[in-house]
Parts: sequence; structure tokens; C-alpha cells
Amino acid sequence: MDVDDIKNMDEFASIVGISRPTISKYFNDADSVRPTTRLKIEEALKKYKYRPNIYAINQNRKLTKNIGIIVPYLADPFFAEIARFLERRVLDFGFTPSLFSAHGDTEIEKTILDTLRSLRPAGVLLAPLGRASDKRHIEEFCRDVPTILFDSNIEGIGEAFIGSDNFSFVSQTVEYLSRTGSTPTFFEMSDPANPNANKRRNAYLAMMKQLELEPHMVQIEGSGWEFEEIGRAGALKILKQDALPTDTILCSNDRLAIGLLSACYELGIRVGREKDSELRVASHDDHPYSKFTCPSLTTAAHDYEAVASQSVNTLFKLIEEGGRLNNREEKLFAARLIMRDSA
Amino acid sequence: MDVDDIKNMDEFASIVGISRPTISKYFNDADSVRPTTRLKIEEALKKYKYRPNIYAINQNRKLTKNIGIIVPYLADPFFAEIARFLERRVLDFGFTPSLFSAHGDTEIEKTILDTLRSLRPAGVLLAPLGRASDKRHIEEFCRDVPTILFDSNIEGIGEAFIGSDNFSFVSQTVEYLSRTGSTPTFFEMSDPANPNANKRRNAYLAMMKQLELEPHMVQIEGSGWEFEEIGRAGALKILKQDALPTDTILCSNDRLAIGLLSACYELGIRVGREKDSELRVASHDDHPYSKFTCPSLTTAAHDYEAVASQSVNTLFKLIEEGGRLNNREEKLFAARLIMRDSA
DNA sequence: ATAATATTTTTACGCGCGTAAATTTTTTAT
DNA sequence: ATAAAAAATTTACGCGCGTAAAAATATTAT
Repeated sequence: MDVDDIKNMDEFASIVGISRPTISKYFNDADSVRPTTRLKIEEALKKYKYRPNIYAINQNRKLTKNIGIIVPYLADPFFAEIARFLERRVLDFGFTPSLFSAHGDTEIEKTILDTLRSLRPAGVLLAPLGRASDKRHIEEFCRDVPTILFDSNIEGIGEAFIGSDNFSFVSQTVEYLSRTGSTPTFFEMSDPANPNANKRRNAYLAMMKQLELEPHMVQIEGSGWEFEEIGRAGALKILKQDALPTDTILCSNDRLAIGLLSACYELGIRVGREKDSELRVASHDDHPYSKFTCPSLTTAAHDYEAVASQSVNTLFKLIEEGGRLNNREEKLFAARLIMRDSA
Repeated sequence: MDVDDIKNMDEFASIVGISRPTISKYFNDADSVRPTTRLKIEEALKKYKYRPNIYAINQNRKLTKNIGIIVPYLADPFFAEIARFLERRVLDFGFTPSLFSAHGDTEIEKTILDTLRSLRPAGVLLAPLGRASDKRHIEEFCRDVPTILFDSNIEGIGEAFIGSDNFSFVSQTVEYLSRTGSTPTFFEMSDPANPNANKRRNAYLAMMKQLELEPHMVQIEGSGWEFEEIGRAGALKILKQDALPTDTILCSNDRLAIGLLSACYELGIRVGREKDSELRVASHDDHPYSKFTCPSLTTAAHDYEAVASQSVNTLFKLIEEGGRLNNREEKLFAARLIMRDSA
């Protein structure tokens, strides 16, 4: 018999010499059959490499083994990185991750949700666009599909939120900067799309008040997700007109900082914590490239691993409990200050 | 009647007042039904927002509307970018893209292929890991699924290859560098996993011969996909022992260059094309971050749009022709030299 | 060895839709 | 208006598997 010619579970069952319902049971949960039969199946599996038809399975199961992962902008290595951790965790649970990027676009985000709904996933991990998200659409989606939000919170939507504690991020950088030099000026987009940005701004203001320091803000123009370009253009403008209130800058996020540092370099402004430096720059996120900026970027790091683990664990707890959690849990992870050369 | 309570196509058909086979025909190809009935269906669709069950559809169709997209390393913004273009093109054809990253790992790449096979996709766009790929496994996969390779070629595997013309990349940078300054030294990994790297090395050697210049190579140690770190460590070592044969460096790719530039900055080596510069650096790929290096990176740019379009167009031609092409076509796109500040 | 328990087998139905064939209805051409 | 062509309907089967219920068999405990 042709080894690769097994069309369906019936054929496979008769080849193994075990009834089809038992085979079906095995594929649903390998531990639910007797060890000896499990062995028989798995040996046959090696010899004949049959795999059940996914579409037939999912048509009949009330619950698929798909997990949707949606990020707002995959070209941002931060999200690529977190997605990688999430995928791994999902696979550990024996489920199949499906990765989607909204590419910074509201309509794409909506389309992804519609596509995903028809995949009837067991659960979804969603990092929404933020302010640009169609909240109604997401809310409606969450009614049908067990969903956990991560990275970027939308109040009341999703069964839980796992993210980073923005106050922990900002308080550490502000404390460090103000302790070791001049007062930090907060550098951000004037109209940020991401809710974390607003929390960081508030954290900066709160922290400065607590330290009894005068807060300074530089808010630059720009929209979209090309933060490096926005940071660079904004920095060039500010630096050229010498409009910096202090000689220490704290960027809302690393991508802005990458743009700012490139502007500083171009203008010949020496950045760092050495005596002959003119400017100190710090930031938040520990973006994968922040190690390679010039100078390398002092920043507050996310705990990627912890956020990913907690997100996936919470999602599976949610799934086990039937898709609803008693109360919407919000878990925030603290930052770790990464000392590099820029401040 | 509850608007959101349409369970299947039968119900939807009776609500619209059209027979189920016609509805089925519509979803398969909206143009295959009479305009008036199409209108009726689409209006009902807006009112009742029914969507056919994907699993039931795909179980019965010989050909699904799924297109697999596999990249070797999604945390590399170059691949994130190309994936974005590919997704858009696939959607233009009315198909559904599924994105996967091998995360630089041979086993993951194999697992993705196995998963994908059971999704019975209409076609696959694959950028393989390269030397680390299990060629047998990929070859076997390609026998079952219409597959186009892109970015990274494996001789004889896949129905076509769309990529970049490495000679065009390197010849332009070498020509420019040698015309405007000292002879370029080629900076690369000693044992690159990517086949493009070998082609670029050969192109460098060929070009130097053609220009009757003495070639110089610096080959650094390292493995894996963390090219920035590898480039940085290698550069630090070379620069510290003053082992550079010339004061012009041509990097095999931008990610190595990003690492190298960070090393130069740390060592206080002035990079650029101005009089007081000690070193010129150029590279290849026009990585999304090459605009923000210090100094900004002179490089040879891919035509993302062209590669993506050609890949997807070729794939759909392949699908239309039943999964086999007469001869394995290889289409390479030329580079565009991007002049920035580093050389 | 016997009873109690766990597992497998047999049988059978249904999931939602694709699709084929024959028939009826609608549209277009003459 | 009539014939020819195109489209829609009716009817019916099958895809590959999940799953339920009852019967048969295998395993474990006593």
C-alpha cells in the first residue's frame, strides 16, 4: 500500500487496527487513550505520517485550537519580539497561533477581527492600535471571542489586560536622571495614538511633582507609526532653534529616541553622560535596536518574557473558565533600568 | 427575527429568498451570479452580516483561498516590511494571507511547512532560512503545494524565484566607493547562513577584478540571526587591533553595518565622506533603520514593491496554471543606490 | 478466578457547505 | 412573439470528522 495515500481517518484507523473514534480521541487528547494504544497509533503515525483534516476537525469541534495574535504594527521590532514570545507560549499549550498586524491602520484592524471571528479561535491576544481603534468593533468582537488585551489598554474591553507599569518605567528614569544631572525634559508626540504615551506623560508629571522639580515638556508634531522619522524631524526643529529647556531629554519611547539621536548626531551635538557631553538622552522600552544607537541608549526595559507568559497563561485560564472572567484583571509589569551610554 | 442568529447558508438563503446553491456560487465568485441577485445578496449581507463557515467551505473545495507567507526572521524589519507588501498584494487578489516566521530556526521552519500543508493553501510564498533550511523537507513540501521562493534562493526548489540582483547591489556600491575614495574592504560574516551573502561576496570579488583593484575581505565570526550584535563585536575586534586594510568598508548587509557603526561611534572613529572622516562605510539592503544610523547609511536599496508584486503575481499565475510552471523562472530586481552620509 | 472498572468498538447521526444533474424560470436574441 | 441562451432552483449526495449511546472487550483489584 502506498505510504502517502491515507485519505482519511477511517483508512488510517483500519491500517493501525484501531477504531476510528479511538483515533479521534487520541488526536483530541493523546493522554485520553490507553498507553499501549497510544503507542500503536504513534508508531503508525511515524510510518504513514497521516494528519487529520483541520477543516473537518474544526467544523465539528465547538472549540478550535487556534489562538489569534494581533499587533498594531509588526514592522516595529518591539512587536515582532513580543509576538515571538507569544507564539512560543501558545505552541507550548498545544495550540496554533495565527499572527496578524494591523499595519497601523484602523480598517485593517477591523478586517482582521472579522477574519479572525470566522476562524472561531479558542482565544485572542490583542494589542490594539489604541486611540485609532474602533472601540465599538473591538467590544463587539470581545463579546463573541475570549480576548485578552496586552501592551495597550482600552478601559473595560477584553477580559483582562496585561501590560507594563508605565509609572514604574518613568519613575525610574526620572529618578535616575534628576539624581545624576539636570532636570529631564519630557520629549513626546503632541498627539500620541498609544495610550501608554499618555500614561507616561502623566507619570512624568507626577514624578516631577513628587521630586519637587519643575516639569518641562517638548511636544512634537506628527502622526502615524513612523516614530523614528517623527522623532528625528521634531528633534531637528527643536534643536536648531535651541529651544530645549534643560540639557537632559527623556523620550516617551525608544523609537522617538532613535530619531532624536540621529538628529543630534547630524547637528554635532555630543550626547552622553561624560563631562564633555552637551546632552543626556534616556528613554523607555528597551527596543531591540536601542543597544546600537549612537551612543547606546539608556532606557527602561520591558519584561518581554513575563508579559508574554502572563498574557498566554491568563488567556488559557480564561478559555478553561468558558470565556468569562469574574472581574477584569489588569496585570502590570515593572520596568528594569538599563544603563547605557546616552545618559 | 434576531439579526445575528443566522447559523448557516440555508437560513441565510431563505431570508434573502434565493436558493442556497446560488448563494454558494456568489461567495465563490460574486461575478458568477446575475447583477440583480448579487445586489439582493449584498444588501441582505449588510443587514444580517452572515459569513459562511470557513471550515465547511475549505473542507469541500479542492482549492482553498489561503496563501501562506513564510519569512526566516520576522524580528528583522526588512522581512516585516516585505511581508507587509506581500500581504497587501495577496488581499488584492481576494485571498487570505497567513504569515509565519521561522524565527531563524530550522525545526520551526519545518513545523511551519507541516502546519501549512494541512491548511491546504492555494499557494505559498517562502523566503527560506537558506543554508540552515532542511532542503529535503522543503522540496517535499513543494511537490504538494505550489510554492514560490523569494529573497533567498535554493537552486531547483520551488516553481520560481523572485529576489534581488546581488550583483547589481554590489557593483553599484563598489563602483561608487572606489571612484570617490579608497578601495572598499568587504565586511561580512565568515560563515553566512544566507545565500545572498555568498553572492554578494562573489559580486565584490568579480567587481574588484573588473576594476583591476585588489580585493580585501574582513570576515568576522558569529552565527545566528543577531547580525547587529555580530557586526558590532566583529568590528570592535578588528578596529581595536587596527586591522583594516583600507579606510573604506562595504558591509554585506545593513544589519552588520548598524553594528559596525555603533562600534565606530564607541571607539570615537569618525565615519563619513567629509575631509576629517577616518572611515567610510556603505552597505546593502536599505534597511528601515539605515536612515537613522549615525551617520546615516549609504546603501543599495531593494525595490520592495517590485519584489512583492512580482512574487504574488507569479504565484497566482502558477496557481492558475494548476501548480506547475513550464520552466523555473528566476526574476531578479536591480538595486538603487541611496546616498547618505556614511560614504 | 471473579467482580469491578476502564477502555475500545460498533453503530449512527450531524456539522455546513460544495457540487452535480435535471428542471424550471428568466433574460436575451431574432 | 418566439426561440435560444443564461441563470436560478430543486434535489440529493458527499466531504472528513466529532460525538453520543450501547455493546463488547480488556485491565485491574480482590
